[in-house]
Amino acid sequence: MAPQRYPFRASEQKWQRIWEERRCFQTATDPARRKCYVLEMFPYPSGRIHMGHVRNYTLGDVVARLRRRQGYNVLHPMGWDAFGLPAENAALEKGVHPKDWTYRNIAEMREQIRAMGCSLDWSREFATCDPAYYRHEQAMFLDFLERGLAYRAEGWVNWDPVEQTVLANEQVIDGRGWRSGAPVERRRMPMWFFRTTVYAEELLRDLDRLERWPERVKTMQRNWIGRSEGARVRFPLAEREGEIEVFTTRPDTLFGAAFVAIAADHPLAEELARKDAALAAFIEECRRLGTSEEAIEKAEKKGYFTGLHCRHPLAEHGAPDPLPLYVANFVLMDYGTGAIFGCPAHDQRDLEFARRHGLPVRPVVRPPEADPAGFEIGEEAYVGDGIVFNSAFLDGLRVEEAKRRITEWLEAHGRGRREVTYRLRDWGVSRQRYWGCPIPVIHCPRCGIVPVPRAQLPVTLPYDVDFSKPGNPLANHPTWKHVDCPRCGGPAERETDTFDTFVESSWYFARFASPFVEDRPFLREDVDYWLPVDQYIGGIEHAVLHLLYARFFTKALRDCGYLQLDEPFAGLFTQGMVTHVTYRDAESGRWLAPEEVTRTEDGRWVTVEGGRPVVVGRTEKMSKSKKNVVDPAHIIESYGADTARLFMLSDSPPERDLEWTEAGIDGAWRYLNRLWRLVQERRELLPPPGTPPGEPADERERALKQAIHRTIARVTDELERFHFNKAVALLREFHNAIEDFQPTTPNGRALLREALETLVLLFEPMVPHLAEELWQALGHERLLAETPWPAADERWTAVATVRVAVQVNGRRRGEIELPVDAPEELARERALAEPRVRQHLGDRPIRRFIYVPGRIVNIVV
RNA sequence: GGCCGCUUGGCGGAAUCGGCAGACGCAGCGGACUUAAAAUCCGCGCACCCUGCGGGGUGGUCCGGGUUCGAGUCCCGGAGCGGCCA
Repeated sequence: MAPQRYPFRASEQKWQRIWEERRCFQTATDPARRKCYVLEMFPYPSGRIHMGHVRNYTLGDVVARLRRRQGYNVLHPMGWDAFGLPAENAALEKGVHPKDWTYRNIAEMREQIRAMGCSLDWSREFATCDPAYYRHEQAMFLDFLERGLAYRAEGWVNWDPVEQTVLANEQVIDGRGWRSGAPVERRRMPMWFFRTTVYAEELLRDLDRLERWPERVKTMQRNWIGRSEGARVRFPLAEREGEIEVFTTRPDTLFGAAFVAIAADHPLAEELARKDAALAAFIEECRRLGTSEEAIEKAEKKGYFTGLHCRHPLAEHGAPDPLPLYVANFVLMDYGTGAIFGCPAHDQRDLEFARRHGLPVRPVVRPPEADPAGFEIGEEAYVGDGIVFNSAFLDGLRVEEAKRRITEWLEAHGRGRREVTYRLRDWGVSRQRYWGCPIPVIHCPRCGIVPVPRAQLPVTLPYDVDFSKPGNPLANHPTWKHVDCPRCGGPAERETDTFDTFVESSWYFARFASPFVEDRPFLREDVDYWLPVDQYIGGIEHAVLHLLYARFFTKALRDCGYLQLDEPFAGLFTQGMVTHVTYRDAESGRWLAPEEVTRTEDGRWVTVEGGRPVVVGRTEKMSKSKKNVVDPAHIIESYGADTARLFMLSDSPPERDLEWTEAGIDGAWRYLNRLWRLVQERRELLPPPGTPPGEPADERERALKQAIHRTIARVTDELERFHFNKAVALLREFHNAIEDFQPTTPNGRALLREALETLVLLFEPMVPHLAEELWQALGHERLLAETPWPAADERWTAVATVRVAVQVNGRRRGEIELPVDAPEELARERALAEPRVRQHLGDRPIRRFIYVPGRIVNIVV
């Protein structure tokens, strides 16, 4: 017989064609059927898929195929997150138009994704850069504007003075523009914002209802929202009119105040700077520091004394008064009120500041066990719980109680009030870029900001743009922005900012439910049926921004009457990264790609060309800079999609990082051939399809029968719990059992058929092409993709007898066979009958006899 | 610095409720087939000790303690790694 290998190329093409011709995976709204919406985070069309995509879509496809065969009406779509900066970079670097570049990439990536054989409904595909998509986004924006959910205000941006453009945070490297290398300036300019903060409380509270979300993603979102309870306290200025409003989470330490500090951007600081050149210089310095909290934390705590003082609101009760007023680099304008009071004894930052400026350190909270007289603050501020002292009417109270009492006092005396603040800020959605969704407003010198009338939507991007000049091509366009004001008819200008691309990805999941309707973003009957997404799958890197924005958007759309939905994603799964070892040339230190290195016979790594020694480095996330990438298209070309899919699912639990190895892909490929041969070699033996085996004739048949049904039960369970690696292991175990089974009777052969069919039925979500091929080889005409998922027969999954280990003093000394529900007397009798157990017992008396039915016997002597 | 998570053979991992640690693989070793290689198939596979070669014993899940008849699993302390917030 000729060597038998699975002809994967022909097979995969054949089945992909058949699935497509039969429209197996196209879906329609059908309220009579239970639905399941499976969604992978849609890709940015960079031009080629990477291993992260392959992992993502494989995981999603397993769920989609399983649910479909379990009888759900499954929505499993694919589309393109098609706006974004790389397209503009391509325009600059290669002279290709962003639109052409994007659509070309989509065409290429679509073919690569198709080659994976996923059960996708391609009829619903769309790209977010299509006006047919973004016109609805513009309408949503107008609704947000009407409801006050969108507004225009000044915001800080990273400005590249050479490129004349705004940079994203990730484009600022060590304080310099990534392309120009020029030092980045912080600039204040008018921008559009979405009022995410009005939903801060709801976004926080609803996290508790997301039961099928990973706990750590919820924790990250809670941290990001950063709710803190405290008080707003008013400190009157001593030398002039006015007051400073301070937000604090520690009003209990008010009696320990040593100074008041305001942010560099605080209105008072800016006012004072107009008459004080040194202060102006200091403010400038603060701005260069950047806005990130990390930068502020690491920087030296600096302050500038304004010469002014504040009156302490508790001066009449003996609090330190007056307090010097500083401008400080560690106070942020957009958190709280942009002003703090400093309590050096109980805040490390304030302590460092106080030591530097020679301010008093007055402790007002001491640990419960500390002696009030001897308690002093050294290098470390005391931030723990304790007893309040040195604080007039708060003396003797615990911190929590003191907070409550002082807040009541402040409110009663009109000097402050209880307040909850959030770290979450409003979402700045303006980008000074071409390749994004235009923001549909017009600036009129007479009428101000005028929304584009809905009948004139969409505001489309002009195609003829010039990327050779610095700045936003939309703003530079000769005619595009010049329009008549819709209100007064006079000359006016279009808004040239476009949306942050996170806006498109904030509602695409809803459009997939209803992609065919044109005059509305979606039909209510479609979104009411399909939403929320039952299983959303993607990378942990989107744990905060994308997922938070999409949650915000859903609530905003709900309040604008678009949907009846609080949360977009009922279930979330975050997959691990795909990693690979790194290689470097030992001499030059240059990174080497996997195909540039090879292994010698004695196991050393050398370069393919020149045989120079290679250093094998850490295993890291695949990245171009480290050159440790493997192109999935090549893998699918040489091993087939099923091999890639099986490798993605074997061994590593999907939430953990997966190390890509050549050996691993070989192993997956070898296994597919084993599976193929298993069926091919036994095919001739089998009775025709639909021949049910009779009762098992002997122990071997009974064991196989049980293996069949236990495997069905356990694999189903593991797949539903996202334990794909365990499902694969169970199937391989089952495979081994089938291989060992040699049928000698017609009944045995019918049983063998049942076993092989079960194996193929259960493998289909993971390796769909091979499974279809084998299903056909087993004589079936119906598509496996349309064949119901098998059900386990409880008769065979039930365990009648079980082997139970017998321990003596916690050490395993024997094993006995018992009915699962055997009474203790029987267990005792059998256990004591075991020779090795008797030997270890000796003639010592039994102190305790522990019997856990079905589990263990432990005899303590 | 704070919070959270993780740590099991050479490697990835399994052990669902506190009950036989190492399922299933990868790499490796030995053998069969072959002129040879690849492919394939069979066998071995935590460490140490004993052995009459059937097997038996001891230790072992990052380290140290605890709870328990019994701990990879629970509790306390520590180390290392990772993540998020700083």
